[in-house]
Amino acid sequence: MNGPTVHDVAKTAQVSLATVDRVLNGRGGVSAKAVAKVKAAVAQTGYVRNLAAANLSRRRVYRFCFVVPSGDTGFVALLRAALERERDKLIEEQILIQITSTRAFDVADQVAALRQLDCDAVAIMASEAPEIQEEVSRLRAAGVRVITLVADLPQFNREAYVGLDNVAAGRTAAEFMGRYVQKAGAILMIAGSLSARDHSERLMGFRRVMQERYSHLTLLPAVEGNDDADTVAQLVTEAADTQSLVGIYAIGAGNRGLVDAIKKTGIKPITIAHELTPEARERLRDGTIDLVLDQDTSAAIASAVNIMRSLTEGRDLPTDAGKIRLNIYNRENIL
Amino acid sequence: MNGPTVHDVAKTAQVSLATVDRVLNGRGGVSAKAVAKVKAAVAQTGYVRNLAAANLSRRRVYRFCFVVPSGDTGFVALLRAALERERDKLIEEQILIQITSTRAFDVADQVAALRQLDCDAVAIMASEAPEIQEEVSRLRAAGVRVITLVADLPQFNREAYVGLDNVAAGRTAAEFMGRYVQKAGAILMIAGSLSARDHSERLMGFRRVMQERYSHLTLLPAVEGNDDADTVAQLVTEAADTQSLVGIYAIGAGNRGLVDAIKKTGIKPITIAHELTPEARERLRDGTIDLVLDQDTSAAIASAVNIMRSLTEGRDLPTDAGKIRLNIYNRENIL
DNA sequence: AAACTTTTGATTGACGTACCTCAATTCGCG
DNA sequence: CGCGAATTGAGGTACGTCAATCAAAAGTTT
Repeated sequence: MNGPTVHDVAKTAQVSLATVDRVLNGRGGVSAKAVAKVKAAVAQTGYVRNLAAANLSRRRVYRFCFVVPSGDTGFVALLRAALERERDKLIEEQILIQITSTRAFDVADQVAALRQLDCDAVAIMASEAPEIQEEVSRLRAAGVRVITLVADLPQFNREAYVGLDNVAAGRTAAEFMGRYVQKAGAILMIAGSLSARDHSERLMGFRRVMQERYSHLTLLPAVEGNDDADTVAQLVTEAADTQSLVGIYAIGAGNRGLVDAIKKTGIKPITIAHELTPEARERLRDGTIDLVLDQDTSAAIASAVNIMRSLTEGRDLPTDAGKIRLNIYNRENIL
Repeated sequence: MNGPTVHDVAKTAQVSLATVDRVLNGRGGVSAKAVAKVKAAVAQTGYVRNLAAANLSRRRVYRFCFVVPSGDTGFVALLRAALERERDKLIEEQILIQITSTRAFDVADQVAALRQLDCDAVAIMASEAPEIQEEVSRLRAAGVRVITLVADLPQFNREAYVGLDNVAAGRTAAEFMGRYVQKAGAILMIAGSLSARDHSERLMGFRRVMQERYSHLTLLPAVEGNDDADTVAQLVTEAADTQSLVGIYAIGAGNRGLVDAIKKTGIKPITIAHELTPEARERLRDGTIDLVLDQDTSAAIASAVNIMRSLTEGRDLPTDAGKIRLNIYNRENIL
């Protein structure tokens, strides 16, 4: 009834269990002939390793860290919530997740967080600073596998990136913007920070498609909202006063300010925002926001854990590892 | 270094291992006091069951079947490919996936397929016929857990449905259609079969939103393409000849015919289709199709397997089990 | 042929849980 | 108190793999 075991393989290969083990686990010291016999027996019996038994036997405990900015609103809140949900599931599989909070944009704090890590692999969502880059190098030298999360840091020697293709996200947003906007006018792009790589990449993609295919719309210079509602409100109000605003592409947080300004000025631009926060969900429903582009935090975390496990086990990654799907929501498909 | 085990729980609870086991696995015959002691000890020690050890010990082998229509093109091809990919991964976890092909729309063949099943749970994608419903009842009576895949059959006593919310999918399509279409005119809706529940649900959702919010567009009566390219081409050509066609909502397969007809008649309607087949991908790229709504086959299968496992283990399902996300693709976010 | 190196076999003990049996103890109740 | 019933304890076996050890066998070199 049950599948074949190593014993069956040994029997059909007519070698000892020890030899089968040596072949299967690449321990070396086996003649080519024996290797061939074992491989043939594996193929013949259809042997597949029992993962549960393997995990149990090697009693490996994975210790993974996630270093993410603190903050209890918007996207990071979603991320942390998903992280805690995943953690509970993963304990059963002997995967221990440690979550470390850092103050956003506080490089010293982030460096400190990285320095006191004690784990097999880290997923970091951090600023792009030389001090952090240096700390990452130190970690890598100490044998810790490092991947970046949500915002890539390509020049760091991270081993993988888990998150959106942000250029593609920006391009997608632009395509929808071009299709949705019905009359000529100006498009406002609000980023959280122009120096944040993910935001600038989205901007780049957005801008490029608008120029390629929707050049009848005027692109206003991109502005920085600093993920702050008041700043965002101010920027939107200003733009609405001086321009005929037909579209807003809101990257990053601070959408509350956006919504307030739209209400106050009485304009009705096509609004595309990022991240399906509870706030954004509400605005989709009432029509203030037309589209939300979202990266699935659960999927990102699951992918990050998989990659960290592969890396710690020394396996190499599939080329598409870490690619996170871009989820698109309009008022009709908010789950 | 390692986490606490049942032995640790027994020690801190000051009961025997047997009692801990009885509590943890709900075998009954334990006093309330002992239960409390064990639970407290679990909480205190932070004990979490080692899944690998549990699986190994109970040496449970899950045998799940997928009954899906044959056909090497379009959506079912995607589904089968995903199924085979997943299968290889799942063998390691002692989950055996058997894939049974049936001729689409051939009820007798599907009944025969169901009759010769031998497994713990089945996921079926089948026609809505009383004979099949009866066969499902027989399976359920024999202790086989049955779920429906992609197309729900609510009146069957299936235990779960894995797939899209097709009404919401239709509504979403309509929302995009209303936004994309710039001038007044007629919208053509092509279903594969009007008697297929998934198709009719999508139609219903689509129609409703068009009437609610985009009533300036004329909805032509829905037509049946029978997933056949020639039929679809014929229908599109006819509509284009008699109407000012500004939009096409293509549910189901046969998009090759759709594309041919669009090219031949020289019209340029907004086209929204379902399922990201290689063909659809190509048409998104060249602009013939404007949007594709897709259900992620891998996600659906993973979800189905999870649900089948939960069911066979007698656990109850979370309320949102089986909900599959609707993926939306335009020319910029095809992966 | 002796002295080696390399390859193989046989065996053993974990890993942590599930599940079973049998005896011992406690409990409830008349 | 004594009876049966309910509860508890002690102990064992099995799951399949990993990771050793040590001795035996085969192969190679001088």
